[in-house]
Amino acid sequence: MGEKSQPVTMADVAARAGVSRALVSIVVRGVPGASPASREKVLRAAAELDYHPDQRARLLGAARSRTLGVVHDLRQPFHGELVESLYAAVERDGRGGAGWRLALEPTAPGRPPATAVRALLDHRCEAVLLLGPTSPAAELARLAERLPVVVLARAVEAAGVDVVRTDDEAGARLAVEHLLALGHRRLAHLHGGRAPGAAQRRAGYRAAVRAAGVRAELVAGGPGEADGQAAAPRLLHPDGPSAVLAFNDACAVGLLAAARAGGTAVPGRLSIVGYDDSAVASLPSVALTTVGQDAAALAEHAVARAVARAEDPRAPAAETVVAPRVVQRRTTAPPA
Amino acid sequence: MGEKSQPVTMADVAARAGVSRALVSIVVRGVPGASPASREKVLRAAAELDYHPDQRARLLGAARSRTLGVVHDLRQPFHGELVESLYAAVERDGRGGAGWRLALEPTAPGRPPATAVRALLDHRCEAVLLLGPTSPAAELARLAERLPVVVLARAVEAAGVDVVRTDDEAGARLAVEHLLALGHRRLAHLHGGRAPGAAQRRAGYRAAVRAAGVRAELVAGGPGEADGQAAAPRLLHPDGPSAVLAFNDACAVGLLAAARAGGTAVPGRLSIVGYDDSAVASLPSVALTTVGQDAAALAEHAVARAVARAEDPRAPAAETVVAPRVVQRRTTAPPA
DNA sequence: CCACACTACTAGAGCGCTCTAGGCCTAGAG
DNA sequence: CTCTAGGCCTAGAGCGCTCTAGTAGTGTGG
Repeated sequence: MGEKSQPVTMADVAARAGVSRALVSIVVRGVPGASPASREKVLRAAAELDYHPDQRARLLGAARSRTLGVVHDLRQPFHGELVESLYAAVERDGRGGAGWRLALEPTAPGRPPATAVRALLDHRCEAVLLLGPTSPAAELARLAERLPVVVLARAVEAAGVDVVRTDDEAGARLAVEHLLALGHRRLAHLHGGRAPGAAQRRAGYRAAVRAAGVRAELVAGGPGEADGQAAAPRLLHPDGPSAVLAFNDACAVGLLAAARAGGTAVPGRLSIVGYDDSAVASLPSVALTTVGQDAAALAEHAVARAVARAEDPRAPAAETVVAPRVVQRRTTAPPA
Repeated sequence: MGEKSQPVTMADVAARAGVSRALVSIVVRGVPGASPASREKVLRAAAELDYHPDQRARLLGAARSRTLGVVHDLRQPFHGELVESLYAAVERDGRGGAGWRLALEPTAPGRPPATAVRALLDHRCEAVLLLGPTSPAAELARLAERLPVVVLARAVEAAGVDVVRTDDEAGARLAVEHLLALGHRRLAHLHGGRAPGAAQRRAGYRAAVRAAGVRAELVAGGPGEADGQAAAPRLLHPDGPSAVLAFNDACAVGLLAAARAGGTAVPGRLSIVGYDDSAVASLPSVALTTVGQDAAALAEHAVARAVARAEDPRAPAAETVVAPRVVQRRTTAPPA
């Protein structure tokens, strides 16, 4: 119903304030070169006209876009958290001229990463952040020849690609230490086999139990609920462990369901620790103690790396490792 | 490491193909006005130079941006699904000149909807799609005076605002019909009190059970797991219903956990239907039969409405109601 | 043979900004 | 009094496209 009026441009503001367009530009960008008096005059005119600079023109006119492209997966809740933290990081960020913006491009079944990246390149962003990309390392390396690439939350080795990820080895170690602190002395790790990250988690677990000199076993699991369920018989016998570190939350939930169905009290008789702090873990009926990634720290580092490399194209790629933390809920307690 | 070369522009392609820039524009846009011969010549030159039009310039130069802004909540898995379907809808869309694009702007704690909408306006998109907005109706109406606004997945009454939502009354009715078809004759609805949508779901339930003439009760629940858990005593007695429709999935899961903990077989002794088809419902250890929204249909209608109103600003706002569907999993079965 | 229509193409003016180069003015130094 | 320095401001040339107007060239019918 309302009248959709012509959008007001910089020229309108300049006319109203009685100055040149260039001066309006100086004022709205907040750069030095205008007297306080005319600055105030321009800002008032802008406010009165409800002027808002056209991003398209701003981006085109400026030599640099100061835009970071983000490729994320809509189906992964953790990506949501990361994106959220990326916005926080980019808005807080003050170093090096400030004013970076984010451009989001999701992937999904039917929308491959290549499409998302293409869209970002077409918007001429200066660097891309890929969240848990599934693309082969060679493809990432190829992309990294065109612009700075930062991979988040996946351990890849690709030439020229920055990686910011969580230290899975430390995560497993922290989980073991949490269980030891509770008094557990008979531990087991329901490991993830060949799933991504599984090797590091196993290594962390092994190192931690060895250091503590406690009884510990390793049981084959996997990344799904079914894997946890299937492993139940090997863990739930009278002589079994008093605490289990599962490969991930799904696997832990499978084990948890089997344990409860079989009458094993959790955490009374068995403590269970998941990994990932996914949405399931925080459900009231699950309340799984788990190892969570520090989304804020990952985002902070990723933005810092992307900006640094965009500012200086000759800066070398680097790997940044962030420590995870144990999120204690209600599946761990001192042994009976 | 790699040489970040100057991006290639339309002029480069024109020079290589030996034609004018205007002709290159005609060819890359795919509009009529070029002979097959020069079309091919231009496309080859473009391919050889790996030319990709600069979106910023394209958007600035064109009279219309043909961009739909999307405001979504990163924490809501269903929004992810919707966005996914929006991409599918917009890419498939052929009517009216085609070629619409999406611009995503997420909301999150720390990033209010106003910020997201502002960003979209600054990009000069032609309409905005708001997913489950929490803003007051008056604010939506105000925004609708500036450009077409389509609200998805929330029932609001605001002047000039298009609404595309799921028919909650039909959803409850479908759930009851599913239970009746299984042979249940003693039903209950664990309703949502004053939660959004609860009234419609109650109405649908009432209408369906009345039409069938079966025994049915109404028990107060709520939107959380705790509400489902708390209602368990009133539902799990020997003379209780053989099937329950819960207000939503969380409520259903609470009841489910209480039932299983108390030794009530689900679905053997009691069938449970949730509502929303949220992520919990599809967990293997839950496998909740539930009423799901048709994200694809919602997205399709939303895009159609947004495009229609952007093409014709005088078109009146409308409300579109989409039928939900029952997603059968493993918490419903014929009564014992 | 000329008007006419139609197709294939080009010139060039925007789109709304940014940003460099330069003008004007007032001071302070020499 | 001249010279330079610096603060404030403006003109105007891009940025890389789109799109209108207009110029050939090619048939077609009268």
